[in-house]
This record gives sequence, structure tokens and C-alpha cells, in this order.
Amino acid sequence: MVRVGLTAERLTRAGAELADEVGFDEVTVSALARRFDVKVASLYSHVKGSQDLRTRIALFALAEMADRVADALAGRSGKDALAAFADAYRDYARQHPGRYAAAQLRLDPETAASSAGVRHAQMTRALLRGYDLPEPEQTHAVRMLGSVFHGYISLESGGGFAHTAVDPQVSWSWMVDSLDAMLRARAAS
Amino acid sequence: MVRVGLTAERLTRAGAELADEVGFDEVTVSALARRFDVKVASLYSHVKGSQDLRTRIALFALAEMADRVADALAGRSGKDALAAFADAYRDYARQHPGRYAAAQLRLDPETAASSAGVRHAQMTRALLRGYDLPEPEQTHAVRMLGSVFHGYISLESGGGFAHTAVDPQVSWSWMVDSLDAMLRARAAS
DNA sequence: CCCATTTGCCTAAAGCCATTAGGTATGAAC
DNA sequence: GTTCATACCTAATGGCTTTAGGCAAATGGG
Repeated sequence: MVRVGLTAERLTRAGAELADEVGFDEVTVSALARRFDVKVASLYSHVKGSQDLRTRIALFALAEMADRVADALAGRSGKDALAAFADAYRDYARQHPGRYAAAQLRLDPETAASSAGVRHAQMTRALLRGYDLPEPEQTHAVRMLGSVFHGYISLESGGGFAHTAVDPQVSWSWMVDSLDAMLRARAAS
Repeated sequence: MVRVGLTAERLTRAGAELADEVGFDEVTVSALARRFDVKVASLYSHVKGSQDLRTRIALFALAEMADRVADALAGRSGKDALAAFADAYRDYARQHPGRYAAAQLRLDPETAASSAGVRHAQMTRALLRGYDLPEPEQTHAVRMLGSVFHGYISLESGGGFAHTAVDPQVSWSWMVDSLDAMLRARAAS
């Protein structure tokens, strides 16, 4: 009985890697046990169960993604910041599709409130400060940016753009440009 | 042995209803058999299996949603059409969350090509004709509209907007307004 | 109208996943 | 070196999926 040295953290990291390889939906307690060459029941000493494992992976991905976005945003402002912000999310999703999917997991309000999710919201607001929108509109804009970027990434990764010849990268840039123009127009009004 | 009269169509419809009640992820061959008070194996005469069932529900939802959107679009143009288009999707997702989720199921390219998915794309293009965009941009705009609306609906249904007091309906209207303005600006340029 | 064939639904069984209960051995601390 | 916590194990239950093979109800040709 060789001790492998499992911990909740190692399981979470391995789960994140597994998610990137086979998809978040296929991340299962059994598959993870197999990967560590350990019996399934052994994992239950470290995580409460399947749901707990998935939640941990989601929180890990949210935090990692927030770090990336924060890095991308550092020292930038205006349209430059907007593009860096957008690319940080899209790049993360392309490099780590499973983790990105994990980050979309519905968390219960309490867990969500203590997650890196709030950093994402804060960074979006910080970004928008550059556009000087009055308060109700700032919230609208936060929601809109979250929607476009998340929606695009989700459709792109789902192969939704595969049937057209137009380069998704070009559409992405066009979209970021358009959003910048739109936000500047709204600020002026 | 009373015959219940199962067919692939009845199973699909019942599956769609079940999805709305318990979520698309919980739609299972077993649950559906239970609902018809029939043994699980009996369903396998009508659908190939779990994946087939889910695909059928997805195709059903895509078609139903396309019908709704087509109705909403009839006789409208410009911003009016844009708002009706957007609302048709959002209303469908709110009335039928499980079906809306089903409609996001990744289909293999062949199935997708013969699904109502193409009608969705066609209607989006038709809608955009009102804005008179040159060709490469039209594709960008199709993608952008799909992204914003899908993204918003997905975040809203996931409770992503629950922590702020601002009415999601107001943000939605603001977003539609902003998109309309943006598209008109792009047409002019 | 009846018999044959189709076919709708069944039982049985195997495989995989999740989860819990309770056992054994290992590594650390005294 | 003995003790004690704990890391990992075996065993067992229950759910979902899928396949194979059987019986009976519907259907239709003679």
C-alpha cells in the first residue's frame, strides 16, 4: 500500500488538467482515481464527493483566470485595456477549455461571494471607469461585456463559427473595436 | 402488458418538458421511462440511447425556438426587429430553460447542418440586412449578436446578475439600444 | 375470422459511476 | 519502540446505460 500523497489541492489541480484533456463534464471521481492509480474510495478522504470536487476545480479556475486578467490589465487603460481584458479571457479559454468550462459552474451564492468571481466583477468595473459612464449604465455595461465575451467564447469553442470562412480572430477584434466605440459614444451622451 | 404508445416524437416532447422541470442535465433515459411508467429498456426501441435522446430534444428545441423567432420578426424591421429578435430568444429561455439549454448541445457538423440552426443564422442575417453592413462586417455582426444574446441569457439564468440590484430587464433594453446604435454607426462608416 | 408476422414492452444481466462503512497498514510523535 | 492519526483499502449498495433475448398485443393477408 504505497502512499501517493493525495491532498484536496493536488486532486483539484489534477482535476483541472483532466478537464482540459477530456472536458469538464467527463471529470469524474473515478477518472481522477484512475489517474492517481488509486482506488475510488480513497478520494473521499480528501474531497466530499463529485460535487465538491467540481466546485473546487471551478474555484481554482476562477482564481487562475482572475490572475491572468489582472496581469493583462496591469498598466493599461482605455481601449488598450479593453482589448487586453478580452484577450485574457479568450486566451484562457483556448488554452484551458476544461477549466474555462469549470469556471461557469453555478455556485451557490455563499460560495460565489467568497470566490474569485468578485475579482472578475471588480476588474470589469475598473476597466469601465476609463469610459466614465454614469452609474446605472455602468452596471449595464458590466453585464454587456460579460455577456459578449462569454457568449463569443462559448459559441466559438462549441464550433458555432466553423461553417463560415471568416476568421474568428478578425470578428473578435471587430467586436472589441465596436464595443470600445459604443462605450465611448455612451460616455459622451 | 398495456401498450403505452411510445414513439420517438412523444419521448422527445416529454424529454423537453422534463428538461424544463429538472434541467437538461437531469434528463435521463431512466427518468423518462419512469415518467411513462415503463421499464427503461423499452425506450431503446424508439431512441438509440441517451445521446440520441438528447440530440432529438436539442433539435426539437432549435426548431421550436426558430419558429418563435420567425413569428417575432414577422412584419418588423430596423430596431423594432432587433428588439423583437432579442426578446424572442430571452423569452424562450425564460419560459423553457431546459429546452434552451438543450439547444446549446454541441451537434456534430452533419446534424447541425440539417437542423434548424441554419434558420437561426438566416434570420440573424435577414435582421442585419436592415443595417446595411458590407459583407465581412455582416458576419462579424452575426457573431456578435449571437454572442451577446446567448451570453446574457446564459449569465442571467445562471444567477450571475443576482448580486446587483439593477433590474436585468433594464440592462437588456439598454444593451439592445446600444447594439442598435452601434450597428447604425457601423453602417454609416 | 384466424393465423402469422411484426413490434412494443418486458426480464435479465453486465458495466460504469458515486457514495458509505469499516478495516489495515504506514508514518510521525513521544 | 509503542502509539496514534490517517492514508488508502475492501466490500457493498444503488443509480444510470446498454444489450440480448422473450412474450404478448396489434396488424393484416388469406
